[in-house]
Amino acid sequence: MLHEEVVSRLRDMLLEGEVPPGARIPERELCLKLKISRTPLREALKVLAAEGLVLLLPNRGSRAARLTDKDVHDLFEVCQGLEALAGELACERITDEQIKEIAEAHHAMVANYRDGDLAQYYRRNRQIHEGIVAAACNPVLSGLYDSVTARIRRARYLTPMTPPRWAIAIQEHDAILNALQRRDGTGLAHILRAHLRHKREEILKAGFAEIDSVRGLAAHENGNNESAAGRA
Amino acid sequence: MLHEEVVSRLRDMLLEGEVPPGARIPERELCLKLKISRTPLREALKVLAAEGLVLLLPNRGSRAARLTDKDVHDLFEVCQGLEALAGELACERITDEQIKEIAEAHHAMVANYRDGDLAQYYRRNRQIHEGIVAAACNPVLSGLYDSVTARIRRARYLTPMTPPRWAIAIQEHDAILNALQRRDGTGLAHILRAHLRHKREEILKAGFAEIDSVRGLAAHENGNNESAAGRA
DNA sequence: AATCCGTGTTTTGAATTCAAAATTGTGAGA
DNA sequence: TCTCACAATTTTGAATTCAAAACACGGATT
Repeated sequence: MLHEEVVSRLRDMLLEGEVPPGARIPERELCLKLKISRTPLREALKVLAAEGLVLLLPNRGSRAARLTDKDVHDLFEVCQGLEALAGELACERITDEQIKEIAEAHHAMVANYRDGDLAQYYRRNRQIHEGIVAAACNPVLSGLYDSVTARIRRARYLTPMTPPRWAIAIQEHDAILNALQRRDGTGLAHILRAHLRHKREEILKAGFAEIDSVRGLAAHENGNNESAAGRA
Repeated sequence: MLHEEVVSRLRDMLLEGEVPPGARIPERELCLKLKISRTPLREALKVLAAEGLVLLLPNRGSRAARLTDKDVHDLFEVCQGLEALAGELACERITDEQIKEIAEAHHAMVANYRDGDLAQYYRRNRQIHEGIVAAACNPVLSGLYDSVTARIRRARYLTPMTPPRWAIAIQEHDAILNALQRRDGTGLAHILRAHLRHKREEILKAGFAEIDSVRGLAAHENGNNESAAGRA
């Protein structure tokens, strides 16, 4: 297995909550599961620590990072800036073909909304946001966006949405698609920022950090990874 | 030596050009110089590779990253976005004390300009930009800013400035301080963006990437790290 | 009963070792 | 002379090993 593979495999495990937030990272177990020795595993952990997904405690191992409310706040703030920038650039650079793809994802997402299919809705939603970033044609931006969104992914997609919030999100996405089709960079930047600001407010109001934190603690205290999350 | 120390020591060496862009990274040498074994060195290299400062070639070692014009373009584009965001946030959160500090750095910088002291000028300049980012009170933003500015540091501070450009830069910095003192976030964001856009144009016009690339190649081809840079 | 102390165990961090891959150097043949 | 092939050497990537640090458990002491 290649270094980058180990990193992304491990990153996925963290994002999936296979190792819950705050839980100690079981080096030994992971070595067996990934069939690698400690050396490449630890290399990957250092990389993930630099990304902010893992907490490195000198001489006492590493833990899956846990987000505080402040972290969520700050990450969303930066995410707003990155998506706003992406929106502006996308309007300058996006092809008609790419707009068509995003429009299709948008309509599919609206259908998911009508069906009340949250999982599919989130999938399409993510596809749209990522499409806009990709259309900015800036790999540096894409990279930072990936790393920031990775850290808030759990907050973003695990927090349940209230029906009124969902309705508003749909309206906002209408405006997003509209601005994109008009190639109104400034307008798109503004609506994206507002959209994410609202999402953030929703998440912080729901007390995500506390929920996630408790889940992590529970899993930690009885040394159980899989089932504790459900039990907590 | 702690892991983070190795990373930042190594990062400094790359930024200083001690290992020139494009040059092979001499694992053995660095182990001796830092008095560590290959394991922690390689851990640091993977982290720096994730940061974009090091290029990892499977089975053929690692090289100091070399920036293309496109890289410089993209990095500055993102940097514009980050500083613009920082400027907006700073205007909401900065204390009078912090403004005073930045104002002092500004005036010192203007004095450096009058003296024609480019090195000191750049030092103050950086202090101002970093001060604005710090005033945004967002560690996530600071982190991304650090990593992006690290990658373009050589381009930013090694490219010589033409006298007219320098004069304009001073004007722009007047406007920056002014917006900050008025706590005009939107205005500050705009002027910062323009300021960095101009800087980028200057650098790309000067053909930084080619210059840096040649320097790296020369150092690579005769296996010499230190003296080649000066000789090229 | 609660706390402190000491011993044995586990875990961590880093050096070393080892196999595989790439690179270099040399000589044979065109 | 130039090119190709092949052996020797070096370098890489990862497993193993080893010392030091943290941890866990038990017994002694107050």
